[in-house]
Amino acid sequence: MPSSTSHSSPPHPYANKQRVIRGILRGLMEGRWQENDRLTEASAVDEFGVSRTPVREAFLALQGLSLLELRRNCGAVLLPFGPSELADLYAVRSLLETEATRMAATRMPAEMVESLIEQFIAIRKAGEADPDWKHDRELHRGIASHSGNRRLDSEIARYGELIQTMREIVAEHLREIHSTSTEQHLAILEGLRKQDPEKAAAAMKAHLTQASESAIAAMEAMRS
Amino acid sequence: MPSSTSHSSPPHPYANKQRVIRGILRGLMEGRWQENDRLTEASAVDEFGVSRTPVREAFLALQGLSLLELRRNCGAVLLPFGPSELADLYAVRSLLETEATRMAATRMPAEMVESLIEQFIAIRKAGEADPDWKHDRELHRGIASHSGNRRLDSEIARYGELIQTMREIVAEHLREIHSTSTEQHLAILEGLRKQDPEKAAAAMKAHLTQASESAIAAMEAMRS
DNA sequence: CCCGAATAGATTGTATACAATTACCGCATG
DNA sequence: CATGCGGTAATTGTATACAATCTATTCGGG
Repeated sequence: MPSSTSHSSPPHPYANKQRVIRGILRGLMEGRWQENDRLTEASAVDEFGVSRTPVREAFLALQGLSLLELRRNCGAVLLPFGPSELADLYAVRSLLETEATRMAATRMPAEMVESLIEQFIAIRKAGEADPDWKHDRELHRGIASHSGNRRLDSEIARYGELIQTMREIVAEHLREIHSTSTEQHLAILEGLRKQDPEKAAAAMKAHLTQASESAIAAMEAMRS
Repeated sequence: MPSSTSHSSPPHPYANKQRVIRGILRGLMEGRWQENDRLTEASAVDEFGVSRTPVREAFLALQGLSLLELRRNCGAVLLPFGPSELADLYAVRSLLETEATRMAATRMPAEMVESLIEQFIAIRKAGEADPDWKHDRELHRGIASHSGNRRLDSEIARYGELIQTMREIVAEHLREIHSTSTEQHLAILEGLRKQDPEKAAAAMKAHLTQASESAIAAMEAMRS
């Protein structure tokens, strides 16, 4: 098995595009660029050692996430992405997921809620680990997918993927695992079990408020 | 001056990519494809008479909008986009813009509100035309950009661009202009002038509810 | 007749080439 | 000194070529 690169050797689909996306996202999180700094396609080609095609697609993807702004013949303007912008991001995420939770409270199958509760109990008994955020992801994914609004679901998934990538980048810097306190998940699950939209939604909102603070702290730790 | 193509001859930036995006979006709105129909890059190249690069970028952009799903070596799966999905889309838009209105109510400069009110009065006096949705766009844009959350603003802009493109496609089919009843704009503006977040937000929500019904009706008229 | 493996074709991911457009820099001129 | 103008080089939009991967069909065996 040839280990072509350092850590992402298996030839995944979109491997080169993903490398560029993650590299730029990492730079943004590190605060590598100043306001109005520009990054040209050619310089990204040089830096990441790939051709222009994946660079271009990465630029477009990042533009779609409002992380940079493409200007014709001027290069990509890197938008600021510090703690303040992270707070904004989590505020939008909270808006979307809180509403999804409200909608899912009366739509989610009881068996799925029970399954998530069992999973939660197992994790807590094992010593509250969840280093890969597996339970967290399944909870958020399960709620969004049962909101009854596919577009709301896809928007939440969009943010979930971005946040997951950011978590992985943070994990490369901070070797210590900093998973969420899963206790808040239980409050959400109780609201879902009772089919109480407002209780579940409030619990989700509180959960995401703490998640936002945690993420901001992680970014600041990363930047120090 | 060589008129290269039929109707969009001026060499705009991203002209080819935009042509593909609009062509596919039009097809989706017309209900041209069945569930799980697939569209390959090569067939799009043939249909739109452009190379693979703009086709690819259009596909990626549409995937980012959750209008199709890319599968490796399988072609793009066209997702359903009928009245139901349009309602979902407007529900998400309403969620975003209602919150933005709530936030902007205490942040928007009074002079901007006054300016929009004057614009509104001028339009109403002239016979409630606004065929290009200019006032509508400026109102929504002004509110979102003063929400105090740049990411919320950019998400709203994302939906605004999609909806604007859809309006233009509808306009190509239905020659009769069907602009919104601008009366609801006044209720929003009054809420903003009083810096009353809940009133402004409620008015925005009502406005978007009607806009949703109007858009669904337009789509059904287009499909008939 | 049903099922699995091999092969051929199709499809995408990536690399590169070309052309149109534009930003940047220097200079002339009012 | 400000300002408009030209030319050059950089940058992007688009087209095309190549290779890896996957799908589907076909052929052989049970």
